[in-house]
Amino acid sequence: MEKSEGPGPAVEKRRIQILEATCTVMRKQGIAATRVGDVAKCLGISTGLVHYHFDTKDELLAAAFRHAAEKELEALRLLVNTDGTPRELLDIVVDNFFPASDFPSWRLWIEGWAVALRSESFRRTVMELDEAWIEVLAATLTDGVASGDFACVNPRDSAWRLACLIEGLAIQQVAHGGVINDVETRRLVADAVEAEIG
Amino acid sequence: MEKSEGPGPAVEKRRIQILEATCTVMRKQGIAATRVGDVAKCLGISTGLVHYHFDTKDELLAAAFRHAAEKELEALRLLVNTDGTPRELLDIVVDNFFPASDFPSWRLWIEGWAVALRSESFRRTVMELDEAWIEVLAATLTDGVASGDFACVNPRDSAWRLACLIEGLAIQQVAHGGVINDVETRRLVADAVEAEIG
DNA sequence: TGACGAACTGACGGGTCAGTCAGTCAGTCG
DNA sequence: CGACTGACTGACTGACCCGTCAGTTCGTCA
Repeated sequence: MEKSEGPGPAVEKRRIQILEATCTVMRKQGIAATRVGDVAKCLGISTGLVHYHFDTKDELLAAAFRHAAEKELEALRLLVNTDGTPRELLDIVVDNFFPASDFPSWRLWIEGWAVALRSESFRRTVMELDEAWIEVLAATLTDGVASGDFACVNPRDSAWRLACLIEGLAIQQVAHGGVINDVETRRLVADAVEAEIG
Repeated sequence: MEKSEGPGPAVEKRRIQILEATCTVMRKQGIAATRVGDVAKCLGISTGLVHYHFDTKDELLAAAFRHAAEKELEALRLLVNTDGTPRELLDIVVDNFFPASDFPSWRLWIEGWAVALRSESFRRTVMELDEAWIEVLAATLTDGVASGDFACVNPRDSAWRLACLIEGLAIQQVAHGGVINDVETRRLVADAVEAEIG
């Protein structure tokens, strides 16, 4: 009897396989238009098997969204964990945040915010991950202030403002289909960054 | 034969009645969960009648969204068309933009952006209205610069930055269910406004 | 008065899709 | 070897909901 150690590695592997297939479908079709059948077809398995691992569709979608967001966040943390001047690190964070850097992810987030309005599990996930994201930016700014490179009055406030600005610009650019172009967006963000770090 | 003058006033009245009922339902249940049957029930009419005036559900939703947004925009324009110092007018615009001022509308917009990712008619509507909104802000800033009250380097850029900042904050506050509170949000916006017109 | 058409009804067809369930199959343990 | 279990299948059901359509009502015009 070695049951107490939870699900075996095979089961966990299958779960992750399903989560990543769900992400693929969500990116392609959008969260709202993702069907359990599409996920199953994507892996060549039955819909029954998807439900064997995830009780409801909502649970599946929320878990897949979290999975994708956590992977991205981890990648960002790795990028920031290198040596470099505060200015270089800040540029890395901002670039990674940036709409142009990964359109599909922004599309996912925009839909995520909308779903979060009605789904408790999505709300928690979106909230946690969004805050963690801003936290990375805040830490970068705080470090820069400590080392004397930046002159923010309040690094936390600056982080929130920059993050929200970029999110707003992402909407203008992604949802609207490019009213303002990439160059303009970059300039707006760059100016705001300069203004914040003085 | 006086057919060439388009639909009579009775038909137009009914159309608007249906549009406003649709807005009510969309605000309560969200765009994605709005059914034609709900709209009909809301007015005590049949679903057939809804389809008599609007061919498809998509057309109905897009028209209702546009109707709501145009009414709000018109209200803002009226507010701004009063006498007042540039500073007073700016405060009016920013206050009206503000998350706290009307939560249900922000919820509608957040969903609108998400729907716009997949629906061409929504994309156009959301884009037009969003731009018109920013245009009001830009005009206010430009007037202030002309009169010497504000010192924006580039009023248009400032308008975009402020608008996007507020949209981002709206998401944090509305979709996340109040991670950052109202006071904090107002302070962040106020600081940004000062920095822009400083 | 009677013909006509616009506004409107409500039942229904048809398609979609989440979740279920009886049953298969391979591997494991005693 | 035979009992048992856990992963998996695929057909099925029950609910939902959009859009249609035959038929009704009512005002208007000839």
